[in-house]
Amino acid sequence: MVNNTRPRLVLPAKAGWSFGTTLTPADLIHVLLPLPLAEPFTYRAGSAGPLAPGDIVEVPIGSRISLGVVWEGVPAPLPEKARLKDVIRRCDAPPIQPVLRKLVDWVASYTLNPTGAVLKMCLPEPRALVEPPPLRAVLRIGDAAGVKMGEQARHTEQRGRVLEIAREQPGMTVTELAEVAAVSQAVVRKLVELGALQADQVPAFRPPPAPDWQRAGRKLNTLQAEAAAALRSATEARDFSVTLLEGVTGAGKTEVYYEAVSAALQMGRQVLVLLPEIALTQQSLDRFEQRFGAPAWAWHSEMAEGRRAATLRAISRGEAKVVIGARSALFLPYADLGLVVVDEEHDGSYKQEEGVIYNARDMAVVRAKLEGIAVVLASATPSLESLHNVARRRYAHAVLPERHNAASLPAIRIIDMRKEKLPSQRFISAPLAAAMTQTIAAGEQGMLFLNRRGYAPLTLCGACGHRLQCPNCAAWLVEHKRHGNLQCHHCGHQQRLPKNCPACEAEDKFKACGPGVERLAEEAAMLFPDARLAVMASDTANSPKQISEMLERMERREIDILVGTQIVAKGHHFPLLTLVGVIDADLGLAGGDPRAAERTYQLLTQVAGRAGRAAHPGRVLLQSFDPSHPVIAALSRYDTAGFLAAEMAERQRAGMPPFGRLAAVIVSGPDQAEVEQAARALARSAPRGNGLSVLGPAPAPLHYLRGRFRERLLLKAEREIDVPAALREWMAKTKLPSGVKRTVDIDPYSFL
DNA sequence: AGCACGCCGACT
DNA sequence: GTCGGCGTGCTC
Repeated sequence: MVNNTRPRLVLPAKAGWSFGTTLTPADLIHVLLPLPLAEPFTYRAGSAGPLAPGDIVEVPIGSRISLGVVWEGVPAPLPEKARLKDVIRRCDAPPIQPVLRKLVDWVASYTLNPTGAVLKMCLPEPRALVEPPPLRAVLRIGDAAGVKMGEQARHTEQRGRVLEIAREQPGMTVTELAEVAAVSQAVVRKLVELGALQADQVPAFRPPPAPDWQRAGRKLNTLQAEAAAALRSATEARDFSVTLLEGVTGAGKTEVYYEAVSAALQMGRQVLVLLPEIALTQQSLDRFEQRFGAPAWAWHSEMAEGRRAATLRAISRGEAKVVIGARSALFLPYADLGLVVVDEEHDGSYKQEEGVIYNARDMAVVRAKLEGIAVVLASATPSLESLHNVARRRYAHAVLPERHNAASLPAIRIIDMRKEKLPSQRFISAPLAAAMTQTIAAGEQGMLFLNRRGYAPLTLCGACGHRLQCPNCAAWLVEHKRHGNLQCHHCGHQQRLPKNCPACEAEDKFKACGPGVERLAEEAAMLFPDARLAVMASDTANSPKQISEMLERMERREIDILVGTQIVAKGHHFPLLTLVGVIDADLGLAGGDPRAAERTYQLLTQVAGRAGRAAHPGRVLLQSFDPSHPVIAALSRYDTAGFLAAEMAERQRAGMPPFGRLAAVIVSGPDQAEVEQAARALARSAPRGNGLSVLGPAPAPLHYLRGRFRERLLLKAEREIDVPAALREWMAKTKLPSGVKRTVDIDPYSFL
């Protein structure tokens, strides 16, 4: 026998193997596990029964124990060798409701992912739903204080201070009390041990008071009130509906959809507000609290574990009335969801690009449909998909054409960079520099926008021209002076700037090429020596807290010029910001992505919207190397209608979304030849005709990523086609060699 | 996803 | 001779 010294988890004897037991169908239940498994597994209810679909249970799987959810349906017949095991127990948590179970099945089928992988998104902290909420110990003066102190322990200055503070401010934790009293935690712990302090277990999170739906919001103008009434009645209808709420920056979209939130709260139901980036949550939470007099619950991936668990519990028990969160909040087990708002619905960040690939905006509509509730899609620059759905009368449309407070739209001026004679490696044109100087002199604030992190996107050797590349990806390394290194923005690889060129050994000959925000800030510091500068990018500020700190500094006028990437483009309101300079407005237009024009138009409109609100008129200077490009030309005239019409016509001509459907299949693996061969084999078995065509294979735009070569095929289908079904049929035809993986991206947003 | 099993290189 | 590297495949 093998002498295996490794520790093994031994299951309790009665977790049970079944040998020849007679079972009736009623004893067998199907449990979906949060693992990448396509089908539920079959277990015996055992002593855990009776069990019903939706119940959360604990089951043995392999040598481990996992949570699972009792699922309906008859799964594939058990494999011969499968050994039935017993459910361990039913958990004391609200069952996963039928609507969410249907959503899980639907999303799995639509995205061609294993059902269990989708379930995993509903139970992000498996234990959170099941275990009692976290407690913490808070201290008060204990019974043994006073007399016994003299007998058992000496009275010291530190102890005296701790006791005094504990008497005046009971309810602090050990850590807090030690900090306030400026003593080590050991002092406090010893006092607890002596009985001078008494520890009480209290819930770590007190549930905040419920938002007050009756509180009056800001006074709405006629159009806003009209839109608000429409959203309110859509919410009260208790039926599925989608409303596209469109309005330029500052038109009051938030105040308007708050009326729908108020309606849902009045009905006693829960509300989910989705935001594209966690960066925006803090602002949104503050604003919500101002409006409703109580905080909403935040949900995003950066939350600490304890808070997450408490939030999940509150959501599943219906105690969290309003959740403001990133896309992952969509799959949570709400007890009684009554309304979903998708803010900035056009934003590409709603697309989850890893694991289960889905668009949270689209899945929000699916969930609303299954729930039979209203969904509001809000944007200043709606996606072509949503506008098309309005045109086809599938979505209602509420438009807020005016700027709140009658602040006029900023004037947009294009600077033709082909005519600007800038010295090498300088990026701020003379007109922009002049405008900035003027703005600062007037006591106002400016912004420089460049959608590129770091110092320089390319570093090359001045002697031989060698370009510093990521070892794992077909991408250049980006210098980050702030971190003192070079980074790959695709795989996270980091290294120091080498002393010698890896190709020609030349020493210290590296040259930075092109601008990033860090370099732009350096140039701005030179041009505007008296201005106070700040840089904001996802690597300088990525937690909601850091972001809101930066925004507060801006509001307090501690910053004259904010240099930033797209993180500064979204949703923030700066009353004194009157000049926005866009460096390299054409940046997103290269590369043949069919959505490039739409994305750039949306982003630049958002950026332009930062300039001039409240009483101060703003202006926007767009530096472009291609001023005649339709996107740039339309922006300069605020000709959104014209741009959209042209873009729609082009999409229709090409059969692209929203007129046709797309799915990308990425074949990847460490062996290039094997990957290419597998991709060609996949192409040979591709469906053609009947409204379907397949393009490719071609090297994916990043043909080498994280050590894997990537080939891409694109399935194009007419609108009526069931694309997931076609994909499933296609994928089933070809077996891939081991070492080669395929990933399906349905409705791809970015082609990288 | 974990985790065991399995088959090949450097060491107490 | 064993320890342990991570490729492959299974879990009701």
